[in-house]
Amino acid sequence: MAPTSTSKISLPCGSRRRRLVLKPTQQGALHALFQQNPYPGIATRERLARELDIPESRIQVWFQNQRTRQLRQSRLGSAKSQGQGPTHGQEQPPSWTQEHFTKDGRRKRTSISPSQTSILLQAFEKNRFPSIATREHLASLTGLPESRIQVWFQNRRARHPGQSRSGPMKDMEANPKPSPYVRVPVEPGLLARVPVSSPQLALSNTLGSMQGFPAGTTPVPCMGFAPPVFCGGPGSQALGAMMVPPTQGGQGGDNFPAAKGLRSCYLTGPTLVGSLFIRHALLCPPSQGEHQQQHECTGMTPLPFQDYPQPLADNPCQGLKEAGHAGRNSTTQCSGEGSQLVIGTGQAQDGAFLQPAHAEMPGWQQQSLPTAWLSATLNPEHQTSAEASSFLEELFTATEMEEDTHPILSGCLPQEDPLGPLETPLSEEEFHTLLAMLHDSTWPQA
DNA sequence: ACACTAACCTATTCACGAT
DNA sequence: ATCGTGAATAGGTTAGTGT
Repeated sequence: MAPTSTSKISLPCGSRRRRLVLKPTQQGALHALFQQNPYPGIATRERLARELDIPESRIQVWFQNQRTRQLRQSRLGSAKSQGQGPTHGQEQPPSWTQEHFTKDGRRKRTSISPSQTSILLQAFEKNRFPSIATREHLASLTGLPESRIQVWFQNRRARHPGQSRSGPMKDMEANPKPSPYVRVPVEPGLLARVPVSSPQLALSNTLGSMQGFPAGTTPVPCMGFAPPVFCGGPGSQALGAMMVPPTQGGQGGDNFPAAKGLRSCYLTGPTLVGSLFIRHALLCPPSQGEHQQQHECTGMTPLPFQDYPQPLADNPCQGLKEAGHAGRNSTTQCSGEGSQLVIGTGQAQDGAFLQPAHAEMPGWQQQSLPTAWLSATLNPEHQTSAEASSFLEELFTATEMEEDTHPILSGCLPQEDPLGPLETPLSEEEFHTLLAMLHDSTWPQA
């Protein structure tokens, strides 16, 4: 996908996280520590994460890659020199192995609750290779760090080999795009069947591309950034969220500055199992502290459909922009054309939502004193929330979202709702079918 | 175009917590 | 002790970045 004219930041091509470009100071610090210990434990990695302002998972990956590079080079060197000792210029002798270094401990085993497992399992059933956006969203849903989500999927794939073991692309082929129509179970008396093309209900069958609209028109923007609903069986909590970027400029991300400061959050209000609330925007201001707690976004009670405010004539998303500058305890609703959408039901599960979605992000405010050798090399300025703030920005511009929505927004939309008028709530089976479709609709396509 | 490397993957093993 | 599963490893591949 083409980057927006205002964006200088390359975007992940759908499934991968944005590539981290390490600063020279960060590189130097990592290499320095690698010389001391190529197998840092969790304590060291977390300290590095704080002091270098790099997520711990990225520290871990860097050491993995660095060990591979070193071993490869050392083997190459030894092959060339025919065993004349260590290759010069290497940070470690070619013979270093893990047992030569004292491990300062593994990460404490993460306890994944049944409700969290349920969410992950349902996601796994739909897509064994979730994209970074999906993993981030799952992290938000479960309260687990994204890196733990990733490891969980790795372990799950290894232990439950499915029909496609050839990798992500094959797996995606096994998940064909569902119909653009979804059947939405709602509370009795509310809209039941909803075509995603409905201007009233831009239900995110994903959605999102702003392509294909003639100038001057205001398409119904619709971008789901993750499976909108994960729902277990009867009695379980249905949780989900979607956001719909505004149309301005045709792209959500950079034409929508407030998005940088927004996060999705999840309802902890009345549990409405089996129901979806639509045209409901819930936006959280950017985190201003170390951790934005989920309860800051609570207390919202879904409104009856007709109670939602009408679109603002001039700028339907003014509220969103305001939300980006609002205090940390504020929430904003914005609906109508170009509005954001959150669908959510359910309640906090096992307190998981009290954990920040980006728990891995290091926080300088609470860091221990950096070691001298590190402090000397580090840039004093840190933007702790930079990555977290770009959360929605990435989602808004993710390729997978655009590609998913293209068929919907480029002419295959019916003029009328073929499903007819409102009807009674769906059966449980239908409901789960819907969930599967909604879920499917956001997975990247090959 | 190419080298480098972050991100991601599989396969395998270790290790923790529940039973 | 056994089992299930989270964490970590080696090593390979993919794809973004810089030259």
